[in-house]
Amino acid sequence: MQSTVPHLELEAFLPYRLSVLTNTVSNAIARDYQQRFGLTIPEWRAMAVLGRFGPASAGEICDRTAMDKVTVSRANARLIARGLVKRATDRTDRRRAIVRLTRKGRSVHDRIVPVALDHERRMLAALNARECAQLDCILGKLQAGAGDETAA
Amino acid sequence: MQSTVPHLELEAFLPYRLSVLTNTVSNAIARDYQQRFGLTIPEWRAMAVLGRFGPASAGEICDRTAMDKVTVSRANARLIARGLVKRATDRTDRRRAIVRLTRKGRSVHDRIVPVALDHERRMLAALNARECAQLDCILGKLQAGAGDETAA
DNA sequence: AGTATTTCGTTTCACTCGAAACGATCGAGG
DNA sequence: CCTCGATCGTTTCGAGTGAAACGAAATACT
Repeated sequence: MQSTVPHLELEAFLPYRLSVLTNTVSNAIARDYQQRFGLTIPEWRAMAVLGRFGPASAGEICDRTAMDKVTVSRANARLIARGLVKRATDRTDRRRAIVRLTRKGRSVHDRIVPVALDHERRMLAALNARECAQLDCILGKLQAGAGDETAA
Repeated sequence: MQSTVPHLELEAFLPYRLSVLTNTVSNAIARDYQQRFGLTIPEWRAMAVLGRFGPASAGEICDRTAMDKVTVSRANARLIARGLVKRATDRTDRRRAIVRLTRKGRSVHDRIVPVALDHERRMLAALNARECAQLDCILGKLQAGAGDETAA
């Protein structure tokens, strides 16, 4: 009898499933933000940070969004060009540029927040309360473990 | 008293957490496959399908991997150039090109499978058996729901 | 003070991605 | 037969990504 042919069941392979699910979700959200507000996900993430924590430097936005500094730099440039955000050089460190929402930016931000929460709500509608709690717990552990792997 | 300022807690927002986790995992795996085997993830996914189901057309690979046809086309082109798969025009439909692993491709495939499973194993090491089962169940429900959303 | 090193953010460059256009082939309907 | 529309897969093109190089400014070192 021939030895078993090794193979991988892609549709049961966790990294693959995660990737497919994330792409499905992210693409749907990105399309929505683009159509409704003309914003990309990096742009919206930057605005979300400014909306929650107030004025911040590009580096702080990087830290809080886990986005690359190049991505943040471009997101800020486009937000400035659209008048949603304004930049001011930091008085105490002229390398830094502190960025803050304009009134217009704040208004857009406030309109997006419920849209974002609604996406999340619709997504979680597939789960009951216990499963939501389990997912929260499991994602935390996976991310913690994944972070360690990268470092090691 | 001022009305509450709306804001979104990015680090608790499910689509964001999924995206960060997936990027962490996918980037780590992609780097590993690239260094060890010179393969991208699309290339490896195509090989995984051929290794499991045998010869297939590009369209079948698309269906089984949830990848775009452009991505599959390019993956196949590179696999052919490297001699890991070979292409033959389908006798009954000359639009189709049936693709199969070469002996060399099979050998590479068989070496990657345990590497892939090991990535998954290390990832799941952060969870206990019950959590693994919960995750499996939850991912299935989320993907099913996400698929519906897209269609609707 | 004066030079070297580090840090902040932008720009450049090479790469990936997928929508749309495309050529080739097949099947259906005159 | 012979169009016409559909399907298979490739190519093109515009947009996004991140590593690396970069200029400017701050900090460390002598």
